[in-house]
Amino acid sequence: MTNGRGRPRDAQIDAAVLEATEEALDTEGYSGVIIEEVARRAGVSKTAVYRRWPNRRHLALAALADRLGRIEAPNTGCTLCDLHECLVLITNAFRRLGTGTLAQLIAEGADDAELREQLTEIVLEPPRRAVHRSLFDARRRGDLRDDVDLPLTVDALSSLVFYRLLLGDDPMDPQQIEAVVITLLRGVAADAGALLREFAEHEVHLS
Amino acid sequence: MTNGRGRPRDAQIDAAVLEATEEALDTEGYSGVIIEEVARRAGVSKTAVYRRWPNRRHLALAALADRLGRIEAPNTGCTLCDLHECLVLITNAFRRLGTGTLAQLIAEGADDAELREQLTEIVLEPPRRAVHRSLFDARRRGDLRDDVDLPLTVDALSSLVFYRLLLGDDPMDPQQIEAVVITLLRGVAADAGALLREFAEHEVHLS
Amino acid sequence: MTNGRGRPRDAQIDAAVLEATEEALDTEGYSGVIIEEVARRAGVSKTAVYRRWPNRRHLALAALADRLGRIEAPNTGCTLCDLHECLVLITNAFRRLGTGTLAQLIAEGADDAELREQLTEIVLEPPRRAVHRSLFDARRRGDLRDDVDLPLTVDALSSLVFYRLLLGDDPMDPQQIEAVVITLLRGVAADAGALLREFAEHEVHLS
Amino acid sequence: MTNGRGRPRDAQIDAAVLEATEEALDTEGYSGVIIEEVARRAGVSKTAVYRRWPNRRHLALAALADRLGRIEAPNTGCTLCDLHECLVLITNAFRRLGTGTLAQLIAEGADDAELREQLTEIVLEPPRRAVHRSLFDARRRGDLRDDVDLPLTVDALSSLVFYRLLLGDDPMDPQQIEAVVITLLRGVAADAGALLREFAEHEVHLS
DNA sequence: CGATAAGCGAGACGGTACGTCAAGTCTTATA
DNA sequence: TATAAGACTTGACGTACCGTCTCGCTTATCG
Repeated sequence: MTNGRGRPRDAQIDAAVLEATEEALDTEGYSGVIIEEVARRAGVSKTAVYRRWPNRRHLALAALADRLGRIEAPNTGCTLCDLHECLVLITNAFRRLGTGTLAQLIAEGADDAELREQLTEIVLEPPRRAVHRSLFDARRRGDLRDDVDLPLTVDALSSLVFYRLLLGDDPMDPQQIEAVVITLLRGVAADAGALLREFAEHEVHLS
Repeated sequence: MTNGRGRPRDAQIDAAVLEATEEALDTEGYSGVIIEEVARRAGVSKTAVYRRWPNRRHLALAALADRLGRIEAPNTGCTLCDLHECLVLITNAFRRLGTGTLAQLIAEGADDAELREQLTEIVLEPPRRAVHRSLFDARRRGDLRDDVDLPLTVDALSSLVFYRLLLGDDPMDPQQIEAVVITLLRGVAADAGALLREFAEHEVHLS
Repeated sequence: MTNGRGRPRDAQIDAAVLEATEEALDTEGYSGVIIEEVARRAGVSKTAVYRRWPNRRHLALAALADRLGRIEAPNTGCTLCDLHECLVLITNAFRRLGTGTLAQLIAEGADDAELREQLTEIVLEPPRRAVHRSLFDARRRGDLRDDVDLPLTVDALSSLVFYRLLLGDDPMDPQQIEAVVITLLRGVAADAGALLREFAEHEVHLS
Repeated sequence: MTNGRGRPRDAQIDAAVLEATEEALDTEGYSGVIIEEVARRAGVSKTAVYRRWPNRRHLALAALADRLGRIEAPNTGCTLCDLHECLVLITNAFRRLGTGTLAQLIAEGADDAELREQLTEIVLEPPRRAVHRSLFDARRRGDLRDDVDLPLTVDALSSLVFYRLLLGDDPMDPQQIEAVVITLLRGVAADAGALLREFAEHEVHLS
C-alpha cells in the first residue's frame, strides 16, 4: 500500500489518538468525541486524524475495538460453566462503554453500510462466536437436544446481555446470568438434570 | 395546569408537527429530523415547535410514541399463544421504525436523563408490560414453575426482539418467535408437554 | 375619536409603562427596552402597551419626551446671559439620557418618517426654539449685526451641545459653554465689547 | 503576529465582504446589514465573516472605515480657505452614508466600549485632526488670537457638520459652510478683516 | 337592564436574525 | 509524503425579540 515512498506515518500518532478517543468516549460518550478536541489532546493535527480514519464514526469504532480486545470461548467441558463464563466475559467487556456509545454507533450504522459491517464484525461477532463455540461443543458432547436451532439459541443468550447494556438500568450480574442460562438450558438440554448436577459440582470446586 | 388562561395551544399544530416528524423519521431517519424543515412541512413556525418540545430528541421521541400507540396483552388462556402473539405485536410495532431511530434515541438518552426516562416509559415499558401480563396470567393458572423469576423471563423474551431490531440483519419472523417461545417455555413451564399440546390445538383451530 | 363607548383606558397604565420604559432606558439604554420586560415591570400586558404605542421606537420616544419636559427660553435682557443659560438648560435636560438612546432613535428615524418627524418636533425643536428666541430678542435689541443668518447661528450653537452628547466623552460644562458663546458672539455681535461688559456685570451680580 | 503558520486568510474574502457590506449599507442602511445575506452576496460563508469581525456592529464599522478613507488637511496658507475646504471634504465624505448608519453605530457604541473606541478613532478623529491641523497652522502664522481654545474651536466647527448630517434635513452646502467659517473666524481671528480679504482674493483666483 | 363595545391579562403564534458549533476539506509552510 | 496550523464551506442548532392574534373576563355606555 504505502510502499515506503515519502515520509512514513508516525505510529505514535495512531496510539495517541486512539487513547484520546477512548478517554473522550469514557468521559463524554460518543457525542463528546469532537475531532478537533481529540486531536488537541493527542497533541496532533486534525489532518493526521483524518488521514487515518475517514470520519468520526470510524474513529470511534476503532477506539472501541482497541479497547474491547479479544473474547475467547472458555472450554471446561461443562456446558453450563462455559456459557456462564462466556456471558460474564461479554458483560464485563462492554460494561465500561458508556451506554450511549454503542447505541450511537448502531444508529450511525443506519446511514453507513460499511460502518455497520465493521461494527458487526468487530464488536458484535466476537462474543457471538464465543457463545456459538460453547454451544457447538455442548451439542457435540450430546448435551443438547438434536433439534436445537443453534443460531437462534446464540441470539437468545447474547441478546439479553446487550439488551441490558443498551436499555436496562444496569447490566446483568453473575447471579442473573446464571438464572438465565439455567432456564434456557432447561429448554434445550437433552438431559437438563445431568447438566445442572455437573454445574453444581464445578461450583463446589471453585468455591 | 393551564387553567384556561391565555390563548390556548392549537392542537392541530401538535398533530401537524408530529406527522411531519414521523414522515421525516420514516424517510430520512432520526438525523433527517431537522426542526426547521419539520416546521416548514407542518406549516408552522420553529417557535411553535420549540414551545412544545425542548429539542430534537424530545420531538423525535414524541413522534415515536405517537406512532407506537398501545400494545395490549392478548389473553386467550393459552400461555404459548399469548406470548407468541405478544412478541409478534411488538415486532410489528417497531418494524417500521428505521433501525437507526431507536438506537439514536437510546444514544441520546446517554446525555439526557429525562429523555432516558421518557424513552423507557413510553417506548420500552409498554411491550414489557404486555409480556409481563401474559406470563403473570400463566403463572396464576399454574402453567409455570413456582420458582420462576418473572422479570428476568420478561427480559429474556423481549430482549431478543429488540436485539434483532437493533443489531440483527432483520427482525424476527413468526416462526422464529415460535421457536424461541417454545424453547424458553420448556425452561419455565410446570408441564411443558401440556402447554405444547394446547398450543398445537389452537394452531389447528386457526388454520 | 373614542366617544366614550366601551371600557375606558386605564390612565395608570400609561404612567406605569412610561416609568418602566424610562427606567429601562436609564439602566440598559434603548436596546434594553424590551417590550415584554417593560410590560412585566409595569405590571401590565403586552397588549396594553401595543394598544398605546405602535412599536418600540414610539414608546421609547414617548418616554423620552415625558422625561425631557419643557425648556423655556430665558429672557434677562442680557444676550450673553440668555444664550449661556439656554445651552446649560439643554445640556442638563439631555445629560441623563444614555448616550445611545438618542442616537438609536435618530437611527431608527431613518426607516420611519413619522418617527423622525416626532423626534424632531418633540426632542430637537424645543431647545432650538429656545436658542432661536434668545437670538431673536438679541437682534431686536440691536445686539447683533444685521446680516446675521439666524437659523445658521441657532444650528451652530445647539450643534455643539448635541455633538458632545452624542459623540463626545462627556457633555459640555458651563465654562466651556461660556467660552463658545463668547467666541461665537464675537462673530455675530454688532458691538462685542458692549455685550461682554454687560455679561461681566451680570456675573458679578450673581456671585 | 500571524507568523506564516497555517493557511493564510484569503484577502479577497475581506474585500468581498466589505464591499457587500458597503452595498447593503448604502441601499438598506445599517439594519439591512444581515450577515447571512452579506456572506451570500460576497460568495463566502458566515463563518468566514465571523472569523474576521465579532459581530454586525464591527463589520459595519469596518465597512464604514473602508469607505471613508483618508481626509487630508489642506494647506494653502489661507486660513479661511483651509477651513472651508476641510469642512467641505468632511461633509462630502459622510454624505453618502445613510443618515441612520452613523447614528446606529453611535447607538451601538453605548453597549460596546471597544466599538465606541474604534468608532471614535476611525470615523470621528480623522476629520477632527484635519480641522485641528488647519487651525494649528493658522495660529502658528499668527492668524488667531493667542487666547483661543483650540480643541473647543475644533469641536465648534466639526460639530455643525455632524449635527446636520445626523439631525438635519440635509447636510451643509458650501455657502453655509462659508458663512459659518466666516462667523466663527470673526470670533477667533487676530485680525478678521485681513483674513477675509485674503479669502476673497483666493476665491477670485479660483473662479 | 341587557346588548354592545372596548380594555385587559395571559400567552400562543409567525417571522427574522442572531451568534455558535462541529464536521469534513483545503492550503500553506516545514520537516 | 507526513505533519501542524488554521482557514474555509456547510448545515443545523437553539435563542431572542418583534409585533400580531386569540382566548376568557371585566368594565363601561347606550338603547
